[in-house]
Amino acid sequence: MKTLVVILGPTGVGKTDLCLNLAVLFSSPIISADSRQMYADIPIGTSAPKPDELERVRHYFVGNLDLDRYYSAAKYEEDALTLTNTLFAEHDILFAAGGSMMYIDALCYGIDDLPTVTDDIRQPLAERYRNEGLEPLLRELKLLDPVYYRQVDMRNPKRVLHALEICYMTGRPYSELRTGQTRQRPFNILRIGLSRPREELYDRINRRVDAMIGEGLVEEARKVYPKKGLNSLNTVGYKELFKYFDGELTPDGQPWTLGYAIEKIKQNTRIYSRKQMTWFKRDTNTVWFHPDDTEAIINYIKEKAC
RNA sequence: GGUGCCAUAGCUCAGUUGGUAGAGCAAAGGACUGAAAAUCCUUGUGUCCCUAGUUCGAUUCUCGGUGGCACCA
Repeated sequence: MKTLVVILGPTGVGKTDLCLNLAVLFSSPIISADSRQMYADIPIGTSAPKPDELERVRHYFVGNLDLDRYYSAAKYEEDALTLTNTLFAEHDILFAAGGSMMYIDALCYGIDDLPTVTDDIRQPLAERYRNEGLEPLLRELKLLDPVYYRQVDMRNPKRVLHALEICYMTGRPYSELRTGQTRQRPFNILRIGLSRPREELYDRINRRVDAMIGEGLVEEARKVYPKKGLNSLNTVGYKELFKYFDGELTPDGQPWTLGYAIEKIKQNTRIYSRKQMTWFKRDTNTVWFHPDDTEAIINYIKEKAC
């Protein structure tokens, strides 16, 4: 039986290092599940695997997208599934590693079948939100999809807008298309969670941000700065540096300094890591390990997958 | 050394005409189905610097002390 070993956990916990060792040991390639490492031109700020690491083990979905390319969890599900199909012809075990919560769940459990929203639907709605605010759009959602209207987080513009987009796209209520069903995969899935005590994780995050700066994150951000409006760059590490470049004011009314931006990057990375843990903890199919506990992890994989 | 101002939540501060207090930021918890490193929600007990006094009652008023800042010497 074929097995997909999914290595997940918060940012900075040590997924890349561990997975590299496992991939070598089990002679498997690595399927990245990271929504930002997929983009080319931002390897430093996203802690993408280094060139020598990419050489040691074959990686997929790293640096393969242009920054202006639209991508999504659903697209990832499709692409990753196609890929596993091909790779399982030659491997019994495959490794997937990443921290993008929704991408991982899309790969493991699937995501509902919805059309990709086109610009001619998205733009006018986005503009109405900018001009009129959320209220009129909520009223509209109430008419078009009363069921989802009752469930939706009414203060979250993204949720409200997306529901309307789907209603207009399909001519049907969004709630009708939300089945929430889990898809069966033609392979076993072993979910391995990596975690560390919070202090340890925070310390690693803080030091990793300093290391990124040393590797040239500021220059990397400056190079992509002209494209700062793109979603791919609405990313921790870049958005803070853009504010520094723009001379944004702190709550004290002072312009952001580089040091302030670096502190903000650390802080937002820490917050992000907590958010990841909140999401990952919910899934009871995940077995958790400390990343240094390599032997236990290897034994667990051997026991379950070989 | 003198005079004035300040001392309240981890930080910056507001406030209580005397009835033990609240914002922003930080921090923590949570939600999450096609932009997800996104987007959104919830959570505020702290010797109100210390001592004494006035008072039924002081963080609030008074005296003194300590620390900080400013100005004058």
